[in-house]
Amino acid sequence: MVELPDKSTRLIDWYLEVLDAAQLTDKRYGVKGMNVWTPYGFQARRQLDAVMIRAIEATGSAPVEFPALIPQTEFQKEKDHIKGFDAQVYWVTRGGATELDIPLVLRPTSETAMYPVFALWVRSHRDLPLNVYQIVNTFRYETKTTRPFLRVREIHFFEEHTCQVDEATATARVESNLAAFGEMARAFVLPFLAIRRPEWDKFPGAFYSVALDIPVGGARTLQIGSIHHYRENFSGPYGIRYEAADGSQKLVHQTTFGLSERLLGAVVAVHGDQKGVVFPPALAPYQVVIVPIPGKPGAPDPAPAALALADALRARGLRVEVDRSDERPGAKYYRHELRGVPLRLEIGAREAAAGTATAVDRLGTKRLLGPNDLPGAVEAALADFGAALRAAAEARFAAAFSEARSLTELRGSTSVRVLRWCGREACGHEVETAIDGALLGTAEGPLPFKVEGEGGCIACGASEGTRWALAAQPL
RNA sequence: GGGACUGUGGGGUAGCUUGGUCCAUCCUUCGGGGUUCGGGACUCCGAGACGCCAGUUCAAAUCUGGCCAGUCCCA
Repeated sequence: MVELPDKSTRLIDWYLEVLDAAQLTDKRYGVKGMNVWTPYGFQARRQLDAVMIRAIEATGSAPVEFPALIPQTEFQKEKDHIKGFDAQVYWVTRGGATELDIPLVLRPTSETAMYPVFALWVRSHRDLPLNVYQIVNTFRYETKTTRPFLRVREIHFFEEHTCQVDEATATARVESNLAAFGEMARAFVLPFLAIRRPEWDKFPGAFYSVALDIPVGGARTLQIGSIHHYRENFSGPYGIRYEAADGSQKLVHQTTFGLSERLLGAVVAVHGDQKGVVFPPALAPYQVVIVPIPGKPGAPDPAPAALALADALRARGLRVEVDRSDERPGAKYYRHELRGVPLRLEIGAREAAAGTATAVDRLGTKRLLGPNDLPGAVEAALADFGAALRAAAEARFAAAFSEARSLTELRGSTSVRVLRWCGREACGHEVETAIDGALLGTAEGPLPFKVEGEGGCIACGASEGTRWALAAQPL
């Protein structure tokens, strides 16, 4: 019997317990920030990867895989980059008993692994654009408290790296990545905001960084991904240049796009409730669970009908489990709800005889399906669940923001704040002190709600060049 | 990076102050049997732990030190 902590008041406790109870991860491995992918968690991750792969490949990106170890000499070529990661890289300094002449870095991200090779691959404008991605594990020596999926030391990392002919094309790639992420977020049912980070918070080595943030209750936000424009910051040091059509030699402009299993944590945190995880259909390890209900001794066995329906649904491409374990139906309901299964079908003697199924989705909507085109009705019920989940998520998203017009208003914020900012760092830090959090940056797209007028900077009052910005307490 | 706290079966806990009553308590879980099965069943039998390494002592879950792991606060 599982009693989860109250999600609204104890989000982190709730999160840790629900991951454990739903068996999405096993955090008893014994190395800080490194957890075990359980069978159920791995299946969820596989769906996550599938969504990412489909969306990014649709934009003309090709999968590659680079080695995990990077020579110190390559790692150090871009100054800001190494400064940014210096404190959190793992070093490999010995092979057996032999000290290595050139120590190796266990990749915290793969710019410095890929770019020396990109310099070999890119020679002509005809080689461009170069759009490649990989999904690999990367390593960062986190000193803060680690949490499964949200902050780990071994990261399941999606990273796209591209080379473009010029700055404008690279900017267009950033836009294309944003659109691709929009596709992914639709599948995860995660309403998000694209926010251009302030100068002091951009990726080490980037020209600018666009973060993908979601609200997660109160003033808290979670960054679930990022897209960076590097301009020539890396292509210079790594010598990635090409011969243009006019015969001149030019440096490429680069972009990257990074995501991780943090998305899985975000899905759990955003959709989960007091009963446990709620998976959107695209991510659920199994989308439908069929529970046959035996009935009195001597009654007809509903198992054959359940198995036949499972086959019919699988033929339509659905992921289906039939739970024939030796438990009472109620116990099964609780367990599958805890694990976030979108749709449960109950088949007892009545349904088996009538060719129907009683369907209950994870939001509690109950109805009788069939007997006409039962598999089709199941698909429809699953689609309805997805729509209801989206409506609920979008309503919470819309309610997560509020405007702030003065620094004092920021104190004790209970929602993510939207405010006018002049762009100066000093003013930004005043905002951060007031909200006891971070100035996330300026919105890339439309704001999450309608705003009135365009007053001066919240900190200094200047009206010149102010823009809408967001402030929050990042998790 | 600096500080504080914590570590008992798979999970959660009692015991620790004042060493012996502890081959360690209770709930849950797990294995086997029986009766059950439309929202967390009952019953019988069984399994499973003092983070690691040293030290103090006649005697250590309990005291001391180091290490490992975890949590929280500060930079």
